[in-house]
Amino acid sequence: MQAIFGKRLPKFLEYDLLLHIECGNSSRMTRAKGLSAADSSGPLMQDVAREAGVAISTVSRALANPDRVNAKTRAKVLAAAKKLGYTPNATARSLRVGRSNIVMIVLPGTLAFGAGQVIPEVLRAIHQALSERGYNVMIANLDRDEISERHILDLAFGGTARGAIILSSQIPVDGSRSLADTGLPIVSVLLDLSAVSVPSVITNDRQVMTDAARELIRLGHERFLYIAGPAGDHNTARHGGILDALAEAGLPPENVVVSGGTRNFPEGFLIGIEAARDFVELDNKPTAIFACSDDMALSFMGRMQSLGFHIPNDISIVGFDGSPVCEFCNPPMSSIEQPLEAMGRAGVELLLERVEGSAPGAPRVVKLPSRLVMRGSVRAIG
Amino acid sequence: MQAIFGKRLPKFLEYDLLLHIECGNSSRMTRAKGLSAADSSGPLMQDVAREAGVAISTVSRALANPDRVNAKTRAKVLAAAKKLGYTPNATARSLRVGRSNIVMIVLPGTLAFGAGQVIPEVLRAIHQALSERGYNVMIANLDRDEISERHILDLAFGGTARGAIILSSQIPVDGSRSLADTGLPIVSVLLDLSAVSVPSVITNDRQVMTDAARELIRLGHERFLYIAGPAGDHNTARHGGILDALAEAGLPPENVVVSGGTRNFPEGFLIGIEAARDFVELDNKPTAIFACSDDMALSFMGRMQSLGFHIPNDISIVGFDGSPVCEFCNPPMSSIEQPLEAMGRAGVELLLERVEGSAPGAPRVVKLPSRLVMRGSVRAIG
DNA sequence: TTGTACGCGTTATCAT
DNA sequence: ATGATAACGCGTACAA
Repeated sequence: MQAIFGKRLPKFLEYDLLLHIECGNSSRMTRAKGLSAADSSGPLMQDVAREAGVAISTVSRALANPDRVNAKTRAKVLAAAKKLGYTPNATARSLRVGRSNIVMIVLPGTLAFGAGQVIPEVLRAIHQALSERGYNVMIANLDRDEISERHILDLAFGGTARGAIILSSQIPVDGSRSLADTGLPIVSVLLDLSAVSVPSVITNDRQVMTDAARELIRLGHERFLYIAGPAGDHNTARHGGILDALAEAGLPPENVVVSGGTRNFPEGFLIGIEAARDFVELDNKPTAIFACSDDMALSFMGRMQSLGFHIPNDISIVGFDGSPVCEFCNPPMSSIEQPLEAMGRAGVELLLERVEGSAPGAPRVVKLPSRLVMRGSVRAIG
Repeated sequence: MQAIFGKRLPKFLEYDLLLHIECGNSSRMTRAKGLSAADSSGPLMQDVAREAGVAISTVSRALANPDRVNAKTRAKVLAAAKKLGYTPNATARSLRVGRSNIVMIVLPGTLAFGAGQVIPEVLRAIHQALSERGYNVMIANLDRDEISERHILDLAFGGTARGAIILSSQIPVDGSRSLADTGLPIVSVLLDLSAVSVPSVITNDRQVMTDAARELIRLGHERFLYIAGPAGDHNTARHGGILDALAEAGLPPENVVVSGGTRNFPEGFLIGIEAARDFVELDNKPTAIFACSDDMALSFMGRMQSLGFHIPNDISIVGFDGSPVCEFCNPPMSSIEQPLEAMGRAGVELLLERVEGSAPGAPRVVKLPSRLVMRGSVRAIG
């Protein structure tokens, strides 16, 4: 059994497969009668044991350590389990073994906003990866208030969670308790938390922004507007990337003017509108715009178009995030696409290395490359 | 205590508040030593009991039933708990009381796609409502394959989940097991599953579509294109709503031509592109378009614009979902906005009525009103 | 009002 | 290879 799936498959997954693989039609349309449990819960190990005519401990072994019981006995047990429609009680198992198979995902206050799918997409990837490895996913802190933070810490300190993945958020704190103080394995995705010793999966914001700016410079652009998000790593890196490209091309840093910088990402559309207002008041107008998110880029474009500007003839625009809608705008919006799926999976890998205890000198920061997707919102000038 | 928060607050929430409210700086930066547990888990009830000089059962009572213990004793216990940084073990509690405080949310395969935020937004609302009521949220089935369905059913049959909310999905089935066969309280949100006895929270698709079509007819439109989603309730209702308005106005049903109808929602953008292709081949062109989702409406608009059509002068467009990006397109996209927040909260109410056992003749279907938001993509003709 | 003792469903240890 | 039994952390009769 183990040989088939390899040594690295968690116990509960084999367990699960054993119970349901090649499962014929067992009659479980209605709950079986005469079981040990008085209430409405399903059959127990004890019921399976009685049905199979073995001891309860043998049932446990047959399910969890199949190779440690006689093949014939194992068959009997599995048949009985199937017949009764037995499903193991994960709560009892967790209590007994001292650890759960629940991973907590800490989400930012606004799960989704604007046109981007960054958080939902990473969440999906994480869920899928964890699910394949036999873990369950609990979500927390969709709203960052006191009660939410307490919930998170209760989950962590109370032993409910086996590990935590933080998506684009700071470490939860409640009074004197901090998630960092738990022995709980933690990994951050999207935001670099390595400064506080949390392994992180991030993307190469600065580098890809340099690449993008370099490309626009190659196309003849020399003056830029950068629509900024909130102060922080992302903004610093993305803005810095443009500056790097300017320096590389021998252009002065003044050639990139900045709009925004105070509002947070969920207000991206508003930031774009405000940037449009800023733009029309500029004397020496930039020919190309970089935005810190697609929301900003899209609302900027919409507003400029309604003001009579033509995109890309008058202005070239590049967004950030790779939102699906970019491809279908008019003109299609160029954007920098993050490897969300890969980042999610990498986060899970990083976490499970720690959870399953085989993380010696593993890298503390995994940096995955984003890429510029050029579309109709950009044109060469000259 | 109870009087303050009202009778309806669940036990574990009071419990929680008791422990952390007005919580001064207790020294829990490093894990306390000399505790009963040998391993790395935190302090136990037994530790609190020893610290407070009372029996373990008194600690349990002081935390779960504060009014059933002497005020002085309670103070001692709470002080001890705070000092040690005690956090109750939810797993043990669940096992003991025979039910968990975990609600499972069954999500459709694609959590998010296109520009809409329907699922993420409902999920957020549900999470928040459940969190306030003291429940934790586990997510399942982001991808609808065999292994996911099995996970869901294990969660349900294994007693991990206390209830389930199904978002825009069918009831999970695995071999002979079905989620419907569990005693587990289930509620559906977005999709009407009342036909299979699952209480559902839906919106008035057909009615709001009639309202919208009536409005466009009032503006002078007489011929429509309906861009269809996959066959199913949503599509039937939304298409039907247009037909109702036509009949009401004495216009023949042929006045609405249909495009699409085979692809699923995640392919919305593609559907819109295909609809644009269909549109240009039509002889007697409609003047207004209704789409089954904003994705379809947006990509249709983008394609038509790139073909030289002017929106809204040549064609009026109305989407469905109320995606945030609609407001910031050029022109801004009219859309039918669903009450996602309210639907999420209603789903939680419906579920908790069942979970907490006070659901006698509660309505099996809650229908919440959507509303048409008119924007620049529509104009009057004449 | 407080303490004692048992049980929730499972796994692990120890005999056999 | 299998069976009896203790223990995981907590809640709750029941007794005091």
